[in-house]
Amino acid sequence: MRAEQQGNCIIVYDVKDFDADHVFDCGQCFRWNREEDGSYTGVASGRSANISFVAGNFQDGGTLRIDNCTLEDFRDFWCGYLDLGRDYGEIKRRITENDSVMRKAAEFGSGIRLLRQDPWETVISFIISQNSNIPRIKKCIEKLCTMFGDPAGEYRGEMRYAFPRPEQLACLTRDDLAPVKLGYRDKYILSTAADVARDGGASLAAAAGMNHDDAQKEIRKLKGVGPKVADCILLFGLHKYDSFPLDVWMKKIMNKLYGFDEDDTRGMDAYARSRYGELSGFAQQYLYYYARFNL
DNA sequence: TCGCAGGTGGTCG
DNA sequence: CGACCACCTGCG
Repeated sequence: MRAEQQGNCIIVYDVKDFDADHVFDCGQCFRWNREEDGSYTGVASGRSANISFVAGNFQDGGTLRIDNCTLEDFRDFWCGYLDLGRDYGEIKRRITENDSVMRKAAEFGSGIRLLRQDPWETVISFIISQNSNIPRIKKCIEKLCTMFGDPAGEYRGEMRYAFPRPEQLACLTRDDLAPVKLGYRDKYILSTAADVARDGGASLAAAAGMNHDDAQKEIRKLKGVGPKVADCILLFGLHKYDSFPLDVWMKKIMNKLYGFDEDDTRGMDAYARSRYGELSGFAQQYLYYYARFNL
């Protein structure tokens, strides 16, 4: 992998297993929007950018273009955020071994990568996601950022905003949040923001160092965080790859492809975590993406 | 109009 | 501990 600066953007060569649609539209993130040219524009950790990928040959992968980015930004942040240091080919080899179903799913979503997102942002984002749908979730989050987040500069003619910090939400009232249209989730957001602001994110950081079950138990102390949201936070925000979030789509696809009863989440979780272990999260993403486009 | 959408908290047996 | 069910809001 080789990166070089060209004007206001970074070109990364020889990037393998990357497909912008797979990465930004596989349900893990909510602040990236597809442009007409197939690139994605978004904000992560207060940095706005436009990301596009041009597939090259099979051996060397392709070329990744990150606009509005310096070499320093790339090294300090985007390289890690986009998880470019990980060999997804090896991951796919391991989870598809003797598993024709997984092979099919991994082939379908072959360019998926797990973004290394901010813990706090994933906590709030996935609390908002409960019992809702993606367009609405994205609207809520964007509104939350424009109303309460710090301005993060103008990009492509639009002012961009960082995700609000815990203390920026903890001081609000339900009336303040009303324009965001969070519905009944507003009280969960306020309670969770107060908790995280109080300990400065220490409990989140602590959870990152625990085993899966203890970490889940810790995260679930937050209001509005049940088993599904907790696993999303663990996987997407705390980068605990042995998590296997089970939402309605996963339940459907696990039923269809592996024959589990749709309400047997215990069984599915036990199966996935024993079979895929530290790679459960990757397996989940391939299956989820496959389900979204094949059910 | 009404059910449903990336679930969860509260309540009850 | 497991099985219900109400819940904000927007959309078809």
